Amino acid sequence: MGDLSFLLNRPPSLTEAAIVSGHFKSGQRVIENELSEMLGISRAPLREALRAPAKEGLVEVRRSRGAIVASPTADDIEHLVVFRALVEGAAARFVAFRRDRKVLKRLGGIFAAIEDAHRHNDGQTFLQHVWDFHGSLCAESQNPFLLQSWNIAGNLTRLYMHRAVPTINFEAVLANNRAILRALENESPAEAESLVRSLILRLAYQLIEREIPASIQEYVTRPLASGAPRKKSSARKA
Amino acid sequence: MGDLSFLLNRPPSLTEAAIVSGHFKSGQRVIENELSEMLGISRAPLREALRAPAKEGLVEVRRSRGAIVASPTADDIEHLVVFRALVEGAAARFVAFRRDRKVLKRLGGIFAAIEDAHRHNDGQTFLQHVWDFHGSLCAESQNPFLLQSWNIAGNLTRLYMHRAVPTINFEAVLANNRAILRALENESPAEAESLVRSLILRLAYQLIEREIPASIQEYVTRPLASGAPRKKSSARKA
DNA sequence: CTCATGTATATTATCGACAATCTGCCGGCC
DNA sequence: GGCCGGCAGATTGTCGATAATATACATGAG
Repeated sequence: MGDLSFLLNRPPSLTEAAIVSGHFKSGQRVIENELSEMLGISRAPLREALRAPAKEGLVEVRRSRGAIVASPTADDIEHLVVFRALVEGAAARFVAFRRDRKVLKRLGGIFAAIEDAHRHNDGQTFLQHVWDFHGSLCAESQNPFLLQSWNIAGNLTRLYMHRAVPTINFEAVLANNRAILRALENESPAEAESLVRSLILRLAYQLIEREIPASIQEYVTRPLASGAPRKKSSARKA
Repeated sequence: MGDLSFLLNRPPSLTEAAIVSGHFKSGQRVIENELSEMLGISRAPLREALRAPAKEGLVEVRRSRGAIVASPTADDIEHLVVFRALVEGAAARFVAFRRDRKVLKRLGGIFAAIEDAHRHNDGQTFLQHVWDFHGSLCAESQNPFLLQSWNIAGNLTRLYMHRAVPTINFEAVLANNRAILRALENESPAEAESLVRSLILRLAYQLIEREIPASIQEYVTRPLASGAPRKKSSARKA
């Protein structure tokens, strides 16, 4: 295996970066002895460093059998993106409500970078900046728990995407993100939340090649407090 | 220090239970040597076990200075309960949508236990069952990420509550939880979500003795996709 | 041929000892 | 008296070695 010295950046996370960045692939075994020798450190600190990704679900550890990099199923991804849509949608709502010029400027800058990458037809950087845009959205919500949750969910999602590189409609992603930015600038919290949710969910369900189930559809589009408890089974079409 | 053998229940979490249950108080120092000797285990496994609560923010570790049990500020709690209301609200929505008789029965059983504790004036068990009720709600959502997030947020909240034992209006809590259960039985996802959010937030802001800010008020009461987006909706099929 | 059983091997789990580092204190110096 | 540097103690960080345990394979009985 190649150069792994970048793993020594302790502060963010040791092996997480390697897993998320694709250096370790789904299903691959992670043997403590091998890794520790590669990195030139003892097993003790390595083990502790492995606990973080293990807790996030990035690797699964089994006694005396070695850890393996997780292989999220489509079901996992479904749970994951619902969660991510919830978190990121709320973040968008708070950002829109804050009406902070500086924040909008920062986000606008990232969006400009997205557009730029799109003009240059650079899919790699495009996705990179899109990711950054959504991460920044959560960071600007100023709620550390939203950001933390987003990071965990995002890491697992990226792990899945490394296996099945999806066919992404770049134009649609660009348009959707522009719409989100507009909603933030328009100071429309509800609209921003709604847009973020639908963008994430539509894209994700397309990725796993499933139809959006009724429960999720309802969760994306229905108002929060509708006050109309519909008992009839109209929503049970699947 | 007293009996700590219950800490040896590894599966759920080692020291977390001790912190959450109040055996370790906020600000208290946790010295690896002391704890490991108490438990009769070596420092290595203890250190690894400590990483979990550290990652969740229950303890703060400082190099060569020892770990201390976290002391969440009122600001922390504010971020925390907003997050928890979001997560638990979504869980309630999904449970309501599922229309599963068995699930409702289970939740109804827990609520009966709440009522029973209330009749016997047993505040301790009352709160215990209330907690269980809300945790079960998240578990029944069948989304592991909702449950995990709820646990993390809940642990930190309980840590705070151990310091400032609040004056809780038991009748109000009982009535609110009954309303939530009714909404679930009525198969009103939106209403269930709304009730859960407002219950959590109202109680929490009362606990930290603050007014609910406008951003949160909006987030609790406003519909998700207010029918009046200022600009035409640019969301389209991807 | 199939299945149970025992054995070798790979890998994690734990331990005790040592190194690195932070804190607080004490004494000397200005 | 106040400030600076060094010294001692406490505590975490790291290491190499050993114990525990699960897997895979070979072996033999039915």
